[in-house]
Order: sequence, then structure tokens, then C-alpha cells
Amino acid sequence: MSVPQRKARPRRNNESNRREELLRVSAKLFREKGFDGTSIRDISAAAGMHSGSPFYHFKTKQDILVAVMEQGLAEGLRKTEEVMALSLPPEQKLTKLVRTQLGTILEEGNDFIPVLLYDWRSLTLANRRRIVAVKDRYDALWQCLIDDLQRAGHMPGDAQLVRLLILGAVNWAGTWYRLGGRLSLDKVAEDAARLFLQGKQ
Amino acid sequence: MSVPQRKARPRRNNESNRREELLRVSAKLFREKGFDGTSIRDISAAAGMHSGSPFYHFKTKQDILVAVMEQGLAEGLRKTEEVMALSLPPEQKLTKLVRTQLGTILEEGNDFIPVLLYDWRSLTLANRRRIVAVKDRYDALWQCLIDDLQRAGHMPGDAQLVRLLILGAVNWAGTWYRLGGRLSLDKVAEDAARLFLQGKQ
DNA sequence: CCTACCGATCGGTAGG
DNA sequence: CCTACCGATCGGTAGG
Repeated sequence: MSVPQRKARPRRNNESNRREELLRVSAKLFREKGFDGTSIRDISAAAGMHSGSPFYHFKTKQDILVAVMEQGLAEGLRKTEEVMALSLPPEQKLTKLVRTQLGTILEEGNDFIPVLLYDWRSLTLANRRRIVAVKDRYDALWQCLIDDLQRAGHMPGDAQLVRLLILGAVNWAGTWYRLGGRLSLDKVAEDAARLFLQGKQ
Repeated sequence: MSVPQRKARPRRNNESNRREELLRVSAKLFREKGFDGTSIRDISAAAGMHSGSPFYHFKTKQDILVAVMEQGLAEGLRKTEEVMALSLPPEQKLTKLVRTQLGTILEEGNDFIPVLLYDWRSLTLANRRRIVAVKDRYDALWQCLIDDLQRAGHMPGDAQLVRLLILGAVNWAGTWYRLGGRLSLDKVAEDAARLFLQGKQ
């Protein structure tokens, strides 16, 4: 008379697991080779599927890109909000926020935000608008901290411009930083915060 | 008995013009859509040629990418050396160098260095080695200035790391800056230098 | 999620 | 530099 409930649950979980696995390998491949440099067959192979199977989970390749970026933004936003909620003087909060962002783009398996940062131009215009709405909340959190720092006299210049410059310095690290090298992420965060702050020597 | 010299010269010039035109439109397209997102047919059409004709000037599509990057580096290196040769205190030289780099990546038609910056992963390993050798000279010039600034006490932190952070902030501008907007390149350069320098308020 | 397949487009080439 | 073309690969689909 009806489909057994016991069976429906595990299947839903498996489907969800396969979907997550697809996003994980896609993020990694997109980061390494770019969206246009990665084929559906690359993704299928990395996920242990056959070439047509990703389309059971996503309607188009572009939809995979959007899902990767949205998942990255969701996690990045959560971590950023966590730091912003701490009761700390703004100078210390800057170091922490920079460290968090470095982790978000550089730690093992964190390929989602880098895809957003480095493959933006592969988004269709409609999807760009969709993603930018969430990205704006991300930027607004950073802007709050920078406004605080400026009020405390720790940072001269146009407020928005300063945000773009600082986030640029941090996000650019994705192009040169290698895990296990001479510099720890803590060291990078400390030196970066010190470089941006005035009157802290 | 022999090919007339008068005729050989103009032909060589035309060929050279077409080659330059190919590089110009390729740089623009690569910047907008990425190397993998740009087809030989896109390039041919933009240059007013038929689809097979670029291969008369370049052996492969990858060779076009390399040529774009090398031309960008040559010009960028020349402009950077010019600024470094000026007799100025290092703080003022920083503003000038930042302004020059901003022009190199943001002014009309300057698509060559952005391709180097944003399409690095599309290079084969062999070509990466080839390009990095020239890029190292570029970085070394910046490092000289930063070492000067550190000796003068204007900039704390690990010297190489500071160079990467500053160049990151500047190069990232390619992803957000729009010509004709609220901020002039001069203003961006001034605020950037002020953000990085200590004891200059 | 697999099988078998499609039409479109890709980088590149031979011959002139 | 054009003409005419090639084999390979692409994103995506129908049917199960």
C-alpha cells in the first residue's frame, strides 16, 4: 500500500552523500584547472561515476559551479560571523578575521571559496546576481570591522577602498601560499594585520 | 634573379602587425572569458580572420597565451624599472610604484598582465618555468623597494611576505576596479601606500 | 545511477 | 592567409 519508510531514509542519505561528494571533487577540480578546463568526465571519474551520472544530481555543469560557490559562501559566512561576535578590541579581531579567511581559502579541502574568487567570470550573468547577494553580506561583515578600526584611528583612507585592499591581500594568498612551507597561516595573519594597522609597532 | 628588397619589407611589417593584432584581441578575450573559455574561432573573428589563420602566426593556442604573458611582462618590467630608477625617498617611490602597477593592470587595453595574473593555471608546466624566470625579476624590483622601506622603519614583518601581501592587494584590484568609477587610480595608489606605511599619518 | 548515444564545437592541419 | 576538412572531446539526453 505504501513505500516502507525504513528504506526511504537511507536512500535519501546516499543520494545526499553522492551529491556532496560531487561538490567536493568538483570544487577541487575547478580550483586546479578552472571551470572551463574541467569536463563533466573529469568530475565523473573523480567521483567514481560514469560520464552521464552527474546530471542525475545537477541539471547542468553551471549548476554545479553555483552549488560549489553557495556552499563555500555559507560556510565562510558562518565562520566570519563567529569571529565578529567575539568581544575583542578591533585590532585583535582583525588578526583573527584574517586568520579565519586564510583558513577558509588555504586549508586542506577548502576549495569552495577559491572557486568563487578565481572562477567568477564563468558564472552566467543571472547566477552572478544570485551569488553577489550573499557575497555582499560577507563583505558587509568585513566593512563593520574596518569602520571600527577607522573610528579608533588605526587605519586611514577611504573605508570601502581599504576593505577591498585588505581582502585583496588576503585572498591573493591563494595564488602563492603552499601548506607546509616556511610560513604558517598564523604568521601570515599576524604580519598582515600588523602591516595594515597604524600605531601598533 | 632575386626577390626585390622593396617588396620584402612591407610584407614583413604587415605580418608583424597582424601578429600584434592577434595578441591584442587574444589578451582581451583571455581576460574576459579565460584561456579555456576562449576558442580559436573567437580570436579569429575578433581579428577579422578565418578560423585556421591564427595558426599561420602561432603554432598552438598555448603559444598565443605565452606570447601574451611575455609581452605583458616585458612592458610591465620596463615601467617598473623606470620608477625604481627615480631618485625619491622610498615612501614616495611606493606610491609611484603602486600607481604604475595599477595602470599596468587596469588602464584601457592593458590586458596582458591580467592574463598572466588570472590565467596562470592554463600554462603547461614547461611554459610556467619559462615565464616564472621573467616574473622573478619583476618581483625582485618590488622586493628592493620593500627592503628599503623596512630599513627606514616604515614597514614591519617578514620582507617576502610583505611583498606578497602588498602585490596581492594591488593585483586584486583587477577583480573589482572599474574605470570611470568613484575612485581614481591616483586615489587608490595613495590610500594603498598610506595603508601599508607606518608612522605616516 | 548506467548504457548508449547525439549534435555541436574544439584545436589543429594539408594544400594552395 | 583562406578553404575544406579531421579526429577528439564536449555538455547533455533518453530509456531503463
